[in-house]
Amino acid sequence: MDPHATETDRASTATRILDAAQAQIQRRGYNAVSYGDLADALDLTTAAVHYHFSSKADLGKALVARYRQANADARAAIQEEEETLRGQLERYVEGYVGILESGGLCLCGVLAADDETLPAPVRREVRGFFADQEDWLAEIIADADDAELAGHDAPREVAELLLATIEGAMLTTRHRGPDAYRTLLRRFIDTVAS
Amino acid sequence: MDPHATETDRASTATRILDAAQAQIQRRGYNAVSYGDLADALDLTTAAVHYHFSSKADLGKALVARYRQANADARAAIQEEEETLRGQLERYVEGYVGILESGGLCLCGVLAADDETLPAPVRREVRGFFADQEDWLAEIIADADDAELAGHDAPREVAELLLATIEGAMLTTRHRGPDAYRTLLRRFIDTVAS
DNA sequence: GTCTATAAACTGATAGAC
DNA sequence: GTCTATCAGTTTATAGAC
Repeated sequence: MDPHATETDRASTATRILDAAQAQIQRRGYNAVSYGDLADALDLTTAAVHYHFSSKADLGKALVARYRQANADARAAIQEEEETLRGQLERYVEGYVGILESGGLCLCGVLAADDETLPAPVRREVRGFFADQEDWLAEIIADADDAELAGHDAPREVAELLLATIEGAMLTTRHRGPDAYRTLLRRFIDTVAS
Repeated sequence: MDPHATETDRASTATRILDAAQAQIQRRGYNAVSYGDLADALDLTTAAVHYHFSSKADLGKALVARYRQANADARAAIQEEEETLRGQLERYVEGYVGILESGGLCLCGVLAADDETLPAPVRREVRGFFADQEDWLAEIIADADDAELAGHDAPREVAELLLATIEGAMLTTRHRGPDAYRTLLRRFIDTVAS
């Protein structure tokens, strides 16, 4: 690898296409982002984008799969490094703030709104993402010390409620900045963990 | 008016266009619904649709304004007919179930996901809708008997949290049917009203 | 109020040269 | 791996007849 290459140069074109697609879809929705938009953003032609992702279904599926994997890695790090349930939940919730700061929403929240227009493989990935979150949240809530739990007997329901709150808060507070989101989620966590 | 006209005949074309646009946008998102789609659904031409709504911004603005008004009427009826905070919240939450049953999301939830692509007048209406909900919810929570409240001192924050939960629960449970939504919201209300 | 006809731009996608 | 060139289909919108 060329040691003089810039950070941007080092990323493969396929990765740069995924980066641009993610940024634009999170801000504008799936159906408002075209091959032309991505080509323009990267100074390529639409044919070059098609070389890397032969169809939009292909691109969408690869995009959500990558998002899911990055998210799984982040969750693993949280579980390893945070000892208390409160610490884990706070870091998990904070993980979405960067998205809001760049003007977008959770990729899968946006795609869920476009659900009926998604190619089937993309829809499957989106549902898989939600299932991932609910499974993991239910697990860390169930595993928490009794002393830390605010009397919750149904980890799965609390997990689903937290995921819904995160996705909904991003939607309803996106025009007010990240602090509005933080305030809502802090209040939620207060009702779950001591 | 022709006394033999059917229910559908009686509705003006403008109203039928708004009905079709609302149904389709709630299922597919703003940018996946075209004049051609609406014309097809109503057996009209795109030119006829343009006669009633000269631009898509026009149509979108009229659509959200009507949605806001219908919602305001529903809230007024709830406030008049339900005596307890719990009764008011349960009926408010239940008001969104019909949307889920027809396969869609809250119109303004969908539009908020497409935020950056919306014509400015439409975006204003969408934010107005969210403000309407938060104002009203904060008011009924603040007005509730102390005996009924589960120790909440910040009506506004609880109102924002409820709205976020509703919008988010619709997004994350849409593929699981209305009962998944109901279960989540029941649990939320239990934490607010006795 | 609805139609036919049309425009100009954009969409996802392909063929073949370099 | 990227380009030029091109396709058929769609999108928002307008002009003018009925």
